[in-house]
Amino acid sequence: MIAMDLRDKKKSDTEKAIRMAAVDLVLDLGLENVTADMIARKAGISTRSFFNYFAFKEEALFPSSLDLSQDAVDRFLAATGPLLADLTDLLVTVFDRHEPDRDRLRGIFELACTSPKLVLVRDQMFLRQEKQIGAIVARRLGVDPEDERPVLISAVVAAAIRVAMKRWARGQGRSAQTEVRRSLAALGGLFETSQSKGRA
Amino acid sequence: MIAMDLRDKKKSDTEKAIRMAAVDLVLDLGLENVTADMIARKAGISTRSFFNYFAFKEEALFPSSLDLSQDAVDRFLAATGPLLADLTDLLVTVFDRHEPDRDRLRGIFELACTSPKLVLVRDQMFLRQEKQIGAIVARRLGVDPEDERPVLISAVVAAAIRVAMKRWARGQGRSAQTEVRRSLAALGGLFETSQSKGRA
DNA sequence: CTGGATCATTGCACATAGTGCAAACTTGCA
DNA sequence: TGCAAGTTTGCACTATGTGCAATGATCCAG
Repeated sequence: MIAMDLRDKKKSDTEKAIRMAAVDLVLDLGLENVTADMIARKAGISTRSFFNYFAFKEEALFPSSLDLSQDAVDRFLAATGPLLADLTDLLVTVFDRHEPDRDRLRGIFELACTSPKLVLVRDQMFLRQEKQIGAIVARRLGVDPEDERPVLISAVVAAAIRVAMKRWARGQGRSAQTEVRRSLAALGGLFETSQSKGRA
Repeated sequence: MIAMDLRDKKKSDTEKAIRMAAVDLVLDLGLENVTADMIARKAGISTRSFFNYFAFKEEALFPSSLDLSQDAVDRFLAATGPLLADLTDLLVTVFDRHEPDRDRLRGIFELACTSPKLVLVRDQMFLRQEKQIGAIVARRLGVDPEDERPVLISAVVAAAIRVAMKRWARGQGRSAQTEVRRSLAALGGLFETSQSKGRA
Protein backbone atom coordinates (compact mmCIF):
# COMPACT_ATOMS: atom_id res chain seq x y z
CA MET A 1 0.00 0.00 0.00
CA ILE A 2 0.89 3.61 -0.35
CA ALA A 3 1.98 5.80 2.57
CA MET A 4 -0.68 5.78 5.26
CA ASP A 5 -0.93 8.58 7.75
CA LEU A 6 -3.12 8.18 10.74
CA ARG A 7 -5.08 10.88 8.99
CA ASP A 8 -5.35 8.98 5.74
CA LYS A 9 -6.24 5.82 7.54
CA LYS A 10 -9.03 7.50 9.44
CA LYS A 11 -10.34 8.99 6.28
CA SER A 12 -10.41 5.74 4.40
CA ASP A 13 -11.96 4.06 7.43
CA THR A 14 -14.86 6.45 7.62
CA GLU A 15 -15.30 6.23 3.91
CA LYS A 16 -15.68 2.50 4.20
CA ALA A 17 -18.03 2.93 7.14
CA ILE A 18 -20.22 5.24 5.10
CA ARG A 19 -20.29 2.84 2.18
CA MET A 20 -21.24 -0.02 4.45
CA ALA A 21 -23.99 1.94 6.10
CA ALA A 22 -25.32 3.18 2.78
CA VAL A 23 -25.45 -0.23 1.16
CA ASP A 24 -26.99 -1.89 4.18
CA LEU A 25 -29.70 0.70 4.54
CA VAL A 26 -30.56 0.81 0.87
CA LEU A 27 -30.68 -2.95 0.45
CA ASP A 28 -32.89 -3.06 3.49
CA LEU A 29 -35.29 -0.17 2.96
CA GLY A 30 -35.02 0.73 -0.70
CA LEU A 31 -33.37 3.80 -2.14
CA GLU A 32 -36.37 6.10 -1.71
CA ASN A 33 -36.63 5.52 2.00
CA VAL A 34 -33.03 6.22 2.88
CA THR A 35 -31.81 9.77 3.48
CA ALA A 36 -28.29 11.08 3.58
CA ASP A 37 -28.99 11.87 7.19
CA MET A 38 -29.74 8.27 8.10
CA ILE A 39 -26.60 7.04 6.39
CA ALA A 40 -24.48 9.60 8.18
CA ARG A 41 -25.92 8.69 11.56
CA LYS A 42 -25.41 5.00 11.02
CA ALA A 43 -21.82 5.68 9.97
CA GLY A 44 -21.30 7.81 13.06
CA ILE A 45 -20.66 11.15 11.41
CA SER A 46 -22.59 14.34 10.78
CA THR A 47 -24.73 14.89 7.75
CA ARG A 48 -22.44 17.65 6.67
CA SER A 49 -19.46 15.34 6.70
CA PHE A 50 -21.26 12.86 4.53
CA PHE A 51 -21.20 15.41 1.76
CA ASN A 52 -17.52 15.96 2.28
CA TYR A 53 -17.03 12.40 1.17
CA PHE A 54 -19.67 12.06 -1.52
CA ALA A 55 -21.19 14.64 -3.78
CA PHE A 56 -24.54 12.88 -3.71
CA LYS A 57 -25.83 10.03 -1.73
CA GLU A 58 -26.09 7.48 -4.50
CA GLU A 59 -22.37 7.77 -5.01
CA ALA A 60 -21.78 5.95 -1.74
CA LEU A 61 -23.45 2.84 -3.05
CA PHE A 62 -20.91 1.76 -5.62
CA PRO A 63 -17.23 0.96 -5.14
CA SER A 64 -15.17 4.02 -6.05
CA SER A 65 -13.87 1.87 -8.81
CA LEU A 66 -13.38 -1.81 -9.35
CA ASP A 67 -9.67 -1.53 -8.94
CA LEU A 68 -7.18 -3.54 -10.87
CA SER A 69 -4.39 -5.04 -8.80
CA GLN A 70 -0.97 -3.69 -9.67
CA ASP A 71 0.15 -7.23 -10.01
CA ALA A 72 -2.32 -8.11 -12.71
CA VAL A 73 -1.60 -4.88 -14.54
CA ASP A 74 2.09 -5.70 -14.68
CA ARG A 75 1.36 -9.13 -16.02
CA PHE A 76 -0.86 -7.64 -18.70
CA LEU A 77 1.72 -5.12 -19.78
CA ALA A 78 4.34 -7.82 -20.12
CA ALA A 79 2.09 -10.34 -21.86
CA THR A 80 2.39 -10.96 -25.58
CA GLY A 81 -0.74 -12.96 -26.37
CA PRO A 82 -3.72 -11.68 -28.35
CA LEU A 83 -4.85 -8.38 -26.94
CA LEU A 84 -8.40 -9.40 -26.17
CA ALA A 85 -7.39 -12.55 -24.38
CA ASP A 86 -4.80 -10.81 -22.24
CA LEU A 87 -7.28 -8.09 -21.46
CA THR A 88 -9.79 -10.66 -20.35
CA ASP A 89 -7.31 -12.22 -17.96
CA LEU A 90 -6.63 -8.80 -16.54
CA LEU A 91 -10.22 -7.87 -16.01
CA VAL A 92 -11.50 -10.96 -14.30
CA THR A 93 -9.03 -10.41 -11.50
CA VAL A 94 -11.07 -7.40 -10.49
CA PHE A 95 -13.82 -9.58 -9.20
CA ASP A 96 -11.52 -11.79 -7.23
CA ARG A 97 -10.73 -8.82 -5.03
CA HIS A 98 -14.37 -8.09 -4.46
CA GLU A 99 -15.21 -11.64 -3.55
CA PRO A 100 -15.81 -10.73 0.14
CA ASP A 101 -18.71 -8.39 -0.59
CA ARG A 102 -19.93 -10.38 -3.52
CA ASP A 103 -23.48 -10.55 -2.29
CA ARG A 104 -23.73 -6.91 -1.35
CA LEU A 105 -22.26 -5.92 -4.69
CA ARG A 106 -24.68 -8.15 -6.48
CA GLY A 107 -27.53 -6.71 -4.50
CA ILE A 108 -26.67 -3.20 -5.51
CA PHE A 109 -26.25 -4.13 -9.14
CA GLU A 110 -29.59 -5.83 -9.04
CA LEU A 111 -31.18 -2.72 -7.59
CA ALA A 112 -29.45 -0.63 -10.21
CA CYS A 113 -31.31 -2.49 -12.90
CA THR A 114 -34.62 -1.14 -11.60
CA SER A 115 -33.93 2.46 -10.62
CA PRO A 116 -33.12 5.03 -13.31
CA LYS A 117 -31.09 7.12 -10.92
CA LEU A 118 -28.97 4.21 -9.85
CA VAL A 119 -28.35 3.24 -13.43
CA LEU A 120 -26.72 6.59 -13.88
CA VAL A 121 -24.43 6.27 -10.92
CA ARG A 122 -23.55 2.71 -11.75
CA ASP A 123 -22.50 3.83 -15.19
CA GLN A 124 -20.44 6.57 -13.64
CA MET A 125 -18.43 3.81 -12.04
CA PHE A 126 -18.02 2.04 -15.35
CA LEU A 127 -16.81 5.29 -16.83
CA ARG A 128 -14.04 5.52 -14.27
CA GLN A 129 -13.13 1.97 -15.01
CA GLU A 130 -13.14 2.68 -18.71
CA LYS A 131 -10.62 5.42 -18.18
CA GLN A 132 -8.34 3.13 -16.21
CA ILE A 133 -8.53 0.48 -18.86
CA GLY A 134 -7.86 3.01 -21.58
CA ALA A 135 -4.71 4.20 -19.89
CA ILE A 136 -3.40 0.69 -19.46
CA VAL A 137 -4.19 -0.38 -23.00
CA ALA A 138 -2.48 2.73 -24.32
CA ARG A 139 0.64 1.83 -22.38
CA ARG A 140 0.62 -1.67 -23.75
CA LEU A 141 0.17 -0.40 -27.30
CA GLY A 142 2.77 2.25 -26.73
CA VAL A 143 0.51 5.07 -27.88
CA ASP A 144 -1.06 8.17 -26.39
CA PRO A 145 -4.05 7.53 -24.08
CA GLU A 146 -6.08 9.98 -26.14
CA ASP A 147 -5.53 8.09 -29.36
CA GLU A 148 -8.52 6.63 -31.05
CA ARG A 149 -7.63 2.98 -30.67
CA PRO A 150 -7.16 2.73 -26.90
CA VAL A 151 -10.15 4.99 -26.34
CA LEU A 152 -12.39 2.85 -28.50
CA ILE A 153 -11.06 -0.39 -27.10
CA SER A 154 -11.68 0.66 -23.53
CA ALA A 155 -15.13 1.99 -24.38
CA VAL A 156 -16.09 -1.26 -26.05
CA VAL A 157 -14.62 -3.42 -23.33
CA ALA A 158 -16.35 -1.40 -20.62
CA ALA A 159 -19.62 -1.78 -22.48
CA ALA A 160 -19.14 -5.52 -22.55
CA ILE A 161 -18.41 -5.58 -18.84
CA ARG A 162 -21.54 -3.59 -18.19
CA VAL A 163 -23.57 -6.12 -20.11
CA ALA A 164 -21.90 -8.95 -18.25
CA MET A 165 -22.63 -7.39 -14.88
CA LYS A 166 -26.23 -6.90 -15.78
CA ARG A 167 -26.57 -10.56 -16.67
CA TRP A 168 -24.80 -11.45 -13.48
CA ALA A 169 -27.08 -9.31 -11.36
CA ARG A 170 -30.26 -10.80 -12.72
CA GLY A 171 -28.68 -14.04 -13.51
CA GLN A 172 -28.83 -17.76 -13.14
CA GLY A 173 -25.97 -18.23 -10.77
CA ARG A 174 -23.03 -17.98 -13.12
CA SER A 175 -20.15 -16.19 -11.45
CA ALA A 176 -19.25 -12.64 -12.37
CA GLN A 177 -15.97 -13.86 -13.77
CA THR A 178 -17.70 -16.31 -16.07
CA GLU A 179 -20.09 -13.68 -17.36
CA VAL A 180 -17.24 -11.29 -18.08
CA ARG A 181 -15.33 -13.97 -19.95
CA ARG A 182 -18.38 -14.81 -22.02
CA SER A 183 -19.07 -11.22 -23.00
CA LEU A 184 -15.49 -10.39 -23.82
CA ALA A 185 -15.06 -13.56 -25.82
CA ALA A 186 -18.07 -12.61 -27.90
CA LEU A 187 -16.47 -9.30 -28.82
CA GLY A 188 -14.07 -10.94 -31.21
CA GLY A 189 -16.39 -11.99 -33.98
CA LEU A 190 -19.33 -9.82 -33.03
CA PHE A 191 -20.02 -8.53 -36.52
CA GLU A 192 -19.25 -11.66 -38.48
CA THR A 193 -22.26 -12.73 -40.49
CA SER A 194 -23.89 -15.51 -38.61
CA GLN A 195 -27.21 -14.16 -39.80
CA SER A 196 -27.47 -15.60 -43.26
CA LYS A 197 -25.71 -18.85 -42.65
CA GLY A 198 -25.55 -19.88 -46.25
CA ARG A 199 -22.83 -17.42 -47.22
CA ALA A 200 -19.14 -17.65 -47.81
CA MET B 1 -46.78 11.58 -37.62
CA ILE B 2 -48.96 9.76 -35.15
CA ALA B 3 -52.38 11.04 -34.08
CA MET B 4 -52.12 14.60 -32.85
CA ASP B 5 -54.73 16.03 -30.56
CA LEU B 6 -54.71 19.69 -29.80
CA ARG B 7 -53.79 18.43 -26.37
CA ASP B 8 -50.87 16.40 -27.60
CA LYS B 9 -49.70 19.21 -29.79
CA LYS B 10 -49.72 21.68 -26.94
CA LYS B 11 -47.83 19.25 -24.79
CA SER B 12 -45.15 18.66 -27.32
CA ASP B 13 -44.96 22.39 -27.97
CA THR B 14 -44.34 23.27 -24.36
CA GLU B 15 -41.87 20.46 -24.10
CA LYS B 16 -39.94 21.95 -26.96
CA ALA B 17 -40.24 25.40 -25.43
CA ILE B 18 -38.79 24.12 -22.18
CA ARG B 19 -35.91 22.44 -23.96
CA MET B 20 -35.15 25.60 -25.89
CA ALA B 21 -35.23 27.73 -22.79
CA ALA B 22 -33.09 25.29 -20.86
CA VAL B 23 -30.41 24.99 -23.49
CA ASP B 24 -30.28 28.73 -24.12
CA LEU B 25 -29.96 29.59 -20.48
CA VAL B 26 -27.40 26.96 -19.71
CA LEU B 27 -25.22 27.73 -22.70
CA ASP B 28 -25.41 31.36 -21.70
CA LEU B 29 -24.96 31.27 -17.94
CA GLY B 30 -23.52 27.86 -17.17
CA LEU B 31 -25.32 24.97 -15.53
CA GLU B 32 -24.70 26.12 -11.95
CA ASN B 33 -26.32 29.48 -12.47
CA VAL B 34 -29.56 28.24 -13.96
CA THR B 35 -32.43 27.08 -11.78
CA ALA B 36 -35.48 25.07 -12.72
CA ASP B 37 -37.41 28.18 -11.83
CA MET B 38 -35.67 30.34 -14.41
CA ILE B 39 -36.18 27.77 -17.12
CA ALA B 40 -39.87 27.48 -16.31
CA ARG B 41 -40.35 31.24 -16.41
CA LYS B 42 -38.59 31.60 -19.71
CA ALA B 43 -40.71 28.80 -21.12
CA GLY B 44 -43.85 30.49 -19.82
CA ILE B 45 -44.97 27.83 -17.36
CA SER B 46 -44.91 27.31 -13.63
CA THR B 47 -42.05 25.68 -11.81
CA ARG B 48 -44.33 22.90 -10.81
CA SER B 49 -45.18 22.15 -14.41
CA PHE B 50 -41.53 21.98 -15.30
CA PHE B 51 -41.27 18.91 -13.11
CA ASN B 52 -44.27 17.40 -14.79
CA TYR B 53 -42.21 17.28 -17.92
CA PHE B 54 -38.78 16.45 -16.57
CA ALA B 55 -37.77 14.58 -13.46
CA PHE B 56 -34.73 16.80 -13.00
CA LYS B 57 -33.57 19.89 -14.72
CA GLU B 58 -30.59 18.42 -16.52
CA GLU B 59 -32.91 16.12 -18.35
CA ALA B 60 -34.26 19.04 -20.36
CA LEU B 61 -30.88 19.65 -21.91
CA PHE B 62 -30.59 16.60 -24.08
CA PRO B 63 -32.89 15.41 -26.85
CA SER B 64 -35.25 12.79 -25.46
CA SER B 65 -33.49 10.47 -27.81
CA LEU B 66 -31.69 10.84 -31.07
CA ASP B 67 -34.53 9.30 -32.97
CA LEU B 68 -34.11 7.07 -35.95
CA SER B 69 -36.40 7.85 -38.85
CA GLN B 70 -38.84 5.08 -39.64
CA ASP B 71 -37.65 5.32 -43.18
CA ALA B 72 -34.04 4.56 -42.37
CA VAL B 73 -35.06 1.75 -40.05
CA ASP B 74 -37.04 0.09 -42.82
CA ARG B 75 -34.11 0.34 -45.16
CA PHE B 76 -31.85 -1.23 -42.56
CA LEU B 77 -34.19 -4.11 -41.91
CA ALA B 78 -34.40 -4.86 -45.60
CA ALA B 79 -30.70 -4.45 -46.32
CA THR B 80 -28.47 -7.46 -46.87
CA GLY B 81 -24.97 -6.00 -46.68
CA PRO B 82 -22.50 -6.59 -43.86
CA LEU B 83 -24.17 -5.84 -40.55
CA LEU B 84 -21.74 -3.20 -39.39
CA ALA B 85 -21.90 -1.29 -42.66
CA ASP B 86 -25.68 -1.28 -42.78
CA LEU B 87 -25.82 -0.24 -39.16
CA THR B 88 -23.52 2.65 -39.90
CA ASP B 89 -25.75 3.87 -42.69
CA LEU B 90 -28.69 3.69 -40.34
CA LEU B 91 -27.06 5.60 -37.56
CA VAL B 92 -25.66 8.54 -39.44
CA THR B 93 -29.16 9.48 -40.53
CA VAL B 94 -29.87 10.41 -36.94
CA PHE B 95 -27.70 13.46 -37.21
CA ASP B 96 -29.26 14.62 -40.43
CA ARG B 97 -32.49 15.16 -38.55
CA HIS B 98 -30.76 17.20 -35.92
CA GLU B 99 -28.96 19.39 -38.38
CA PRO B 100 -31.08 22.46 -37.48
CA ASP B 101 -29.89 22.61 -33.88
CA ARG B 102 -26.46 21.36 -34.68
CA ASP B 103 -24.71 24.16 -32.85
CA ARG B 104 -26.87 23.99 -29.77
CA LEU B 105 -26.45 20.24 -29.63
CA ARG B 106 -22.72 20.58 -29.98
CA GLY B 107 -22.65 23.19 -27.28
CA ILE B 108 -24.41 20.92 -24.83
CA PHE B 109 -22.18 17.99 -25.66
CA GLU B 110 -19.17 20.18 -25.15
CA LEU B 111 -20.47 21.26 -21.77
CA ALA B 112 -21.19 17.66 -20.92
CA CYS B 113 -17.50 16.88 -21.22
CA THR B 114 -16.74 19.16 -18.30
CA SER B 115 -19.53 18.57 -15.80
CA PRO B 116 -19.82 15.21 -14.04
CA LYS B 117 -23.55 15.58 -13.61
CA LEU B 118 -24.09 16.29 -17.26
CA VAL B 119 -22.00 13.32 -18.23
CA LEU B 120 -24.47 11.15 -16.42
CA VAL B 121 -27.49 12.60 -18.12
CA ARG B 122 -25.84 12.49 -21.51
CA ASP B 123 -25.13 8.84 -21.00
CA GLN B 124 -28.71 8.30 -20.01
CA MET B 125 -29.61 9.45 -23.48
CA PHE B 126 -27.12 7.05 -25.01
CA LEU B 127 -28.67 4.28 -22.98
CA ARG B 128 -32.07 4.99 -24.44
CA GLN B 129 -30.51 4.96 -27.87
CA GLU B 130 -28.76 1.71 -27.10
CA LYS B 131 -32.07 0.11 -26.30
CA GLN B 132 -33.57 1.29 -29.56
CA ILE B 133 -30.64 -0.03 -31.52
CA GLY B 134 -30.78 -3.34 -29.69
CA ALA B 135 -34.41 -3.81 -30.59
CA ILE B 136 -33.80 -3.07 -34.23
CA VAL B 137 -30.75 -5.28 -34.51
CA ALA B 138 -32.65 -8.10 -32.86
CA ARG B 139 -35.37 -7.76 -35.47
CA ARG B 140 -32.89 -7.86 -38.29
CA LEU B 141 -31.20 -10.93 -36.84
CA GLY B 142 -34.54 -12.50 -36.15
CA VAL B 143 -33.76 -13.19 -32.51
CA ASP B 144 -35.08 -12.12 -29.13
CA PRO B 145 -34.09 -8.57 -28.05
CA GLU B 146 -32.75 -9.99 -24.80
CA ASP B 147 -30.38 -12.36 -26.55
CA GLU B 148 -26.71 -11.87 -25.97
CA ARG B 149 -25.76 -10.90 -29.49
CA PRO B 150 -28.09 -7.95 -30.10
CA VAL B 151 -27.51 -6.71 -26.59
CA LEU B 152 -23.76 -6.80 -26.99
CA ILE B 153 -23.86 -5.32 -30.46
CA SER B 154 -25.99 -2.39 -29.40
CA ALA B 155 -23.86 -1.80 -26.32
CA VAL B 156 -20.70 -1.76 -28.36
CA VAL B 157 -22.17 0.41 -31.08
CA ALA B 158 -23.55 2.88 -28.56
CA ALA B 159 -20.14 3.05 -26.93
CA ALA B 160 -18.59 3.86 -30.27
CA ILE B 161 -21.14 6.58 -30.89
CA ARG B 162 -20.41 8.05 -27.50
CA VAL B 163 -16.74 8.21 -28.35
CA ALA B 164 -17.52 9.77 -31.69
CA MET B 165 -19.71 12.44 -30.15
CA LYS B 166 -17.04 13.30 -27.67
CA ARG B 167 -14.55 13.81 -30.44
CA TRP B 168 -17.09 15.84 -32.33
CA ALA B 169 -17.84 18.06 -29.37
CA ARG B 170 -14.23 18.92 -28.72
CA GLY B 171 -13.26 18.44 -32.26
CA GLN B 172 -11.53 19.93 -35.21
CA GLY B 173 -14.54 20.65 -37.33
CA ARG B 174 -15.26 17.22 -38.68
CA SER B 175 -19.00 16.63 -38.94
CA ALA B 176 -20.81 14.40 -36.49
CA GLN B 177 -21.58 12.00 -39.31
CA THR B 178 -17.94 11.68 -40.22
CA GLU B 179 -16.92 11.01 -36.66
CA VAL B 180 -19.56 8.32 -36.28
CA ARG B 181 -18.45 6.65 -39.49
CA ARG B 182 -14.84 6.68 -38.34
CA SER B 183 -15.58 5.15 -34.97
CA LEU B 184 -17.90 2.48 -36.29
CA ALA B 185 -15.48 1.57 -39.05
CA ALA B 186 -12.80 1.05 -36.46
CA LEU B 187 -14.93 -1.47 -34.63
CA GLY B 188 -14.36 -4.10 -37.25
CA GLY B 189 -10.73 -4.94 -36.66
CA LEU B 190 -10.40 -3.38 -33.25
CA PHE B 191 -8.60 -6.26 -31.66
CA GLU B 192 -6.45 -7.30 -34.59
CA THR B 193 -2.80 -7.08 -33.72
CA SER B 194 -1.55 -3.91 -35.25
CA GLN B 195 0.76 -3.51 -32.30
CA SER B 196 3.68 -5.67 -33.42
CA LYS B 197 3.47 -5.02 -37.11
CA GLY B 198 5.90 -7.71 -38.06
CA ARG B 199 3.52 -10.58 -37.43
CA ALA B 200 1.50 -12.85 -39.65
C1' DC C 1 -74.01 23.78 -27.81
C1' DT C 2 -74.11 21.82 -23.41
C1' DG C 3 -72.51 18.85 -19.76
C1' DG C 4 -69.67 15.67 -17.97
C1' DA C 5 -65.26 12.86 -18.49
C1' DT C 6 -60.47 13.47 -18.98
C1' DC C 7 -56.20 15.41 -18.67
C1' DA C 8 -52.91 19.50 -17.89
C1' DT C 9 -51.54 23.34 -15.08
C1' DT C 10 -50.87 25.57 -10.97
C1' DG C 11 -50.16 27.00 -6.00
C1' DC C 12 -49.02 25.45 -1.61
C1' DA C 13 -46.75 22.84 1.82
C1' DC C 14 -43.17 20.10 2.75
C1' DA C 15 -39.03 16.89 3.00
C1' DT C 16 -34.57 16.30 1.28
C1' DA C 17 -30.33 17.53 -1.19
C1' DG C 18 -26.39 20.00 -1.31
C1' DT C 19 -23.14 24.27 -0.42
C1' DG C 20 -20.56 28.15 1.88
C1' DC C 21 -18.69 29.70 5.92
C1' DA C 22 -16.46 29.99 10.26
C1' DA C 23 -15.55 27.85 14.66
C1' DA C 24 -13.76 23.78 17.05
C1' DC C 25 -11.01 19.96 16.96
C1' DT C 26 -7.16 16.45 15.39
C1' DT C 27 -3.01 15.19 13.51
C1' DG C 28 1.65 16.12 11.60
C1' DC C 29 6.00 18.00 12.30
C1' DA C 30 9.84 20.83 13.90
C1' DT D 1 5.36 22.28 23.12
C1' DG D 2 3.34 24.85 19.76
C1' DC D 3 2.25 26.12 15.12
C1' DA D 4 0.79 24.54 10.41
C1' DA D 5 -2.30 21.84 7.85
C1' DG D 6 -6.28 19.19 7.46
C1' DT D 7 -10.96 17.41 9.15
C1' DT D 8 -15.41 17.68 11.28
C1' DT D 9 -19.28 19.97 12.52
C1' DG D 10 -23.25 23.27 13.16
C1' DC D 11 -25.79 26.78 11.07
C1' DA D 12 -28.06 29.21 7.60
C1' DC D 13 -29.57 29.10 3.25
C1' DT D 14 -30.96 27.90 -1.69
C1' DA D 15 -32.57 24.59 -4.79
C1' DT D 16 -34.61 20.10 -5.93
C1' DG D 17 -38.40 17.37 -6.29
C1' DT D 18 -43.13 15.35 -4.75
C1' DG D 19 -48.01 14.90 -3.04
C1' DC D 20 -52.30 16.91 -2.99
C1' DA D 21 -56.30 19.35 -4.16
C1' DA D 22 -58.27 23.18 -6.80
C1' DT D 23 -58.72 25.28 -11.19
C1' DG D 24 -58.90 25.39 -16.02
C1' DA D 25 -58.59 23.60 -20.80
C1' DT D 26 -59.80 19.98 -24.31
C1' DC D 27 -62.53 16.28 -25.90
C1' DC D 28 -66.63 13.89 -27.07
C1' DA D 29 -71.47 12.13 -26.87
C1' DG D 30 -76.08 13.29 -27.10
